[in-house]
Amino acid sequence: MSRSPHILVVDDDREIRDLVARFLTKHGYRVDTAADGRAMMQALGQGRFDLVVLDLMLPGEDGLSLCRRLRADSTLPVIMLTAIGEETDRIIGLEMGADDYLAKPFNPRELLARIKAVLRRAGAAPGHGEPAANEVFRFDGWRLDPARRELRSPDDVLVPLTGGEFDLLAAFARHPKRVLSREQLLDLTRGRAAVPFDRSIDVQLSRLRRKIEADPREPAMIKTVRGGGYIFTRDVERR
Amino acid sequence: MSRSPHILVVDDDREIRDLVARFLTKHGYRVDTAADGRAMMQALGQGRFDLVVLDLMLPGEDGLSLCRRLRADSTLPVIMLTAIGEETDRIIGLEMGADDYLAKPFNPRELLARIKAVLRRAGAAPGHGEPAANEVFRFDGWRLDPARRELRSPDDVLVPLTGGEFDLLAAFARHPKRVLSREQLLDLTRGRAAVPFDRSIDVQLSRLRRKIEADPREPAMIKTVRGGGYIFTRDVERR
DNA sequence: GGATTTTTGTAACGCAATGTTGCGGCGGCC
DNA sequence: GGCCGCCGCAACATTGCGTTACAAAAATCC
Repeated sequence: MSRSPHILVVDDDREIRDLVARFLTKHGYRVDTAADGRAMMQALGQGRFDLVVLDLMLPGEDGLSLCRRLRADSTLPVIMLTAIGEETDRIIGLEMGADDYLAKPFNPRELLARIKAVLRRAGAAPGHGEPAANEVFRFDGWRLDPARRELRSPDDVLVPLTGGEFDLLAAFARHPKRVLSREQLLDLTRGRAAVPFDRSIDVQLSRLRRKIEADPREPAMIKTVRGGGYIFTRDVERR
Repeated sequence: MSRSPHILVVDDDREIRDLVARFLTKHGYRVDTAADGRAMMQALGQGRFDLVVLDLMLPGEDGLSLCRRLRADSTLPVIMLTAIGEETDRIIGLEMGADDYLAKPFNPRELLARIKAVLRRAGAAPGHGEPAANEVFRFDGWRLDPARRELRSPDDVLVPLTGGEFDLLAAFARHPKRVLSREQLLDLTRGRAAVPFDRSIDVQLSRLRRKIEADPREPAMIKTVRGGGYIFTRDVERR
C-alpha cells in the first residue's frame, strides 16, 4: 500500500455516494463509487481496492448477498451501511462477513474512524484477489514466512511455534522498532479488544520468548517497555 | 432465469406467509404461497418455481418429509424454516436435504440474503467451485487435475482420493495461502451451509491429510489456524 | 433391484493451545 | 530504603481440534 488506500463506495443514493466520496477524498483516500452490485463487481474487476463501503439496501442484489460473494474468494475488507433501527442487522452483517458496520444516518467522521480501524486491522494484508501476500520477513538470520506459517532459525531449523505465538511474532515483524501496547497487539493478533485485567499477551509473549530468545531471562529480540508494551528491536528485511 | 425468480412460500401461519410474500414481492420476486403440503404439491404442479421456502412444522405431512419428496425427483432449492428450540437442530443435522435453513423468528432481510445465496449457488454450474476449464494445478511436484479428478504425487503415482477429499483439496488449490474458514470450505465443496456443531470438514480434512501429508501428525501442506480455519501453504501453479 | 462395498457424516474422547489467576520479584519514585 | 505497581511465569481452567469408532447414505456390482 504505497499509495493512499483505494476505497469503493457502493450506495444507490447518489447524494450519500457523492458526500462520502468527497469526504474521503478530502481526507486523502482514492475513491470510486458504484450505484449497485453490478457496478461494484465491474469496478472491482477493473481496479485494485483496499476496502469497500457497502450499503445494505440496494436495487437488485443486496448488500448482504454481495458481501457474501466477496467473502467467497477474497479478504477485501467490507464496511456495511445499514438503515437505522435495525439492531439485528449488525449481527447479520457481521455473520455475513462484514468487518464493521455503521447505521445511517452516520457522521462522516465516524465512517472515517472505522475505515481507519479496519484498514489498520487488515494491516499489510493486501487488496483484492488471490495472490495473498507472498512476503517473507528476515531478521538476524531468522526467516518468518506468513503464508507457510513457518519460522526458521539462523541455522535453518524449523522452530515449532503455535498459531498464537506465530501471529504475535508476525505482528512484531510487521512493526519493528516500535513500541506496541498490549491493546495494539491484541488487536493485531486476535482482532479483539482487551478485557479489564487482560494478561494474555504477557503470557503468550513469555511462551514465545522461551522459543526464540537465546536467554529468555534477558530478552534481546523483544524487549519489555515498562508501562508501554513491547518492542521488537531487530532490523527487519521484508521481501 | 430471465424473469425474476419465482418463489413458493409454504407455511401454515397466514401471518408469516403474507409477511414473507409481501417482503419478497417488494424485493422483486414473484411469489406464491401454500398453507400445507398438499397445496404445495398442487402449486408445484401448476407453475415453474426457482426455490421453495418451507416451514418445518406443517399440518399433515411435515416439512422434512416434503423436502425429501422434493429431493427425490428434483434439485429445486429448498430453504427450511424451523421453530427454534425443540429437537429441531438434531433433526436438521440428521435429515435435512435442504440447501439452507433459518430459525424462527427470523429477520426478513436474512431470509432474503439466504435466498439470494442459494439462488446464486443453484445458478452456478452444477459442478461446484468454478466453471473449470482444462486447468491443472501443480504444487511441490504434486499434480491435481480437476477434469480427470486425479491427483498424482511427486513420484507420479496416482493417489486415490474420494470425491469429497478431492473437492476439498481442489478448493485449497484454488485459494492457496489464504485462511479458509469451515463455512467457506463447506460452501466451496458441498455448496451448503453449516449446521450447528458441524465438524464434517475437520474429519474430511483429517482423512485427506492422511493421504497427502508426509507426516500427518505434523501437517505441512494444509495447516490449521486455530479459531480461523485452515490454510494451504504451498505455491500453486495453475495452467 | 437388491446386496455389498465405499464414502460421508456424527458423536465422543483426549490432547494441545490458549486464556486466567495468583504469587513473587523487580524497578521506579518519593 | 520502602512502597506501589507492573511484569514474568507457573499452575490451573477452558476451548478448539484431531482422531477414532460407528452409523447412515451413496455408489457399485451382480
